[in-house]
Amino acid sequence: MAAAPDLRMTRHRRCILDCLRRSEEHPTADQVHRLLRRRLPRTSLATVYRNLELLCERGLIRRMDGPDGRRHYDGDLEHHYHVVCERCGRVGDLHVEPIAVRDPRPREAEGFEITGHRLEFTGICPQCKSTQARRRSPRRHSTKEA
Amino acid sequence: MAAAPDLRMTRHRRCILDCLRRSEEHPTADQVHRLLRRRLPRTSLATVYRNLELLCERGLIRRMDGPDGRRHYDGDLEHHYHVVCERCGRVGDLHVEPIAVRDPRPREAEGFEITGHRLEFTGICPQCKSTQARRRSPRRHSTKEA
DNA sequence: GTCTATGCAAACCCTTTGCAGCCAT
DNA sequence: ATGGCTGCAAAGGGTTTGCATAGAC
Repeated sequence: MAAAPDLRMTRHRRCILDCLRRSEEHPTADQVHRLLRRRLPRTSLATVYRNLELLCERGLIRRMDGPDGRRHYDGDLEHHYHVVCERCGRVGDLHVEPIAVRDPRPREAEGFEITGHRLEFTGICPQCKSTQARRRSPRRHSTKEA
Repeated sequence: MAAAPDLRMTRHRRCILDCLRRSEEHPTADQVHRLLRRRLPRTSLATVYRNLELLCERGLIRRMDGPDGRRHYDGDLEHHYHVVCERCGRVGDLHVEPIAVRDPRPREAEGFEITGHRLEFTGICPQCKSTQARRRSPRRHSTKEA
């Protein structure tokens, strides 16, 4: 795969990319760390963070800020939307056609220069639908159940 | 104003609501804290957090998770969109007509039950446009310049 | 008077950073 | 060999919590 200038394709790097690409979830740094350790047991969390950041900068993965205050990472670069579970925070992909959104006109923009928009959906994930799981705190606490 | 059941309208509470309603910005807990202290100097940050959370639950204010990893609060309950400055993270309001968004159909939703969506705009705020401010780290670090 | 709200400080959690040694090129 | 990578541990920054006291009802 196309390595960017002065970005060595180390085992960790390759492995992180691999994890993200084959993952259906949108793992947090911590989850990537756990996955990575199955193959490279001595990997430190700092390495994971550093690599995720680098891969983002190079445009090899995408980052999203979840409402739970943690960042999630996505190895799928094709256009798609995200749907976030209101109960557990799980993130799903929606591969649908781009949805047209009319950006506000300059005179509506309160002095801002509009450059784009972010659209994401909210919903209830399959797991929560079936388990009738109790609502969980919107931020932090208990990642155990994931 | 309509107080919710078992929610005492303390001075702090009233004052926080007032700050948020008259603020054009979308302050973080820390910023609310600073504002509050002008009137109630011994207010602790914990109190601010607890009240912001309560007021959100009661639907008296709105919360938004900024890309900087901090939560912003909004006292304006009327329909409006937000525009986030790509450079400094400042949040502006866009009081425009609701924009139609076609939600994905169930069969496109990957098992999720779609309940709604969030649409927000990105842009460059007036201050950053004029000052040509250097891009700042997308998360954390240096609130000083605000 | 009762029961919630507050202040203070410590705990928590996610993320970043400093540094000495390792490894891809 | 060399300059970027890694592990480890500690620091940072936002948010939450425990507990004794103050305050709303």
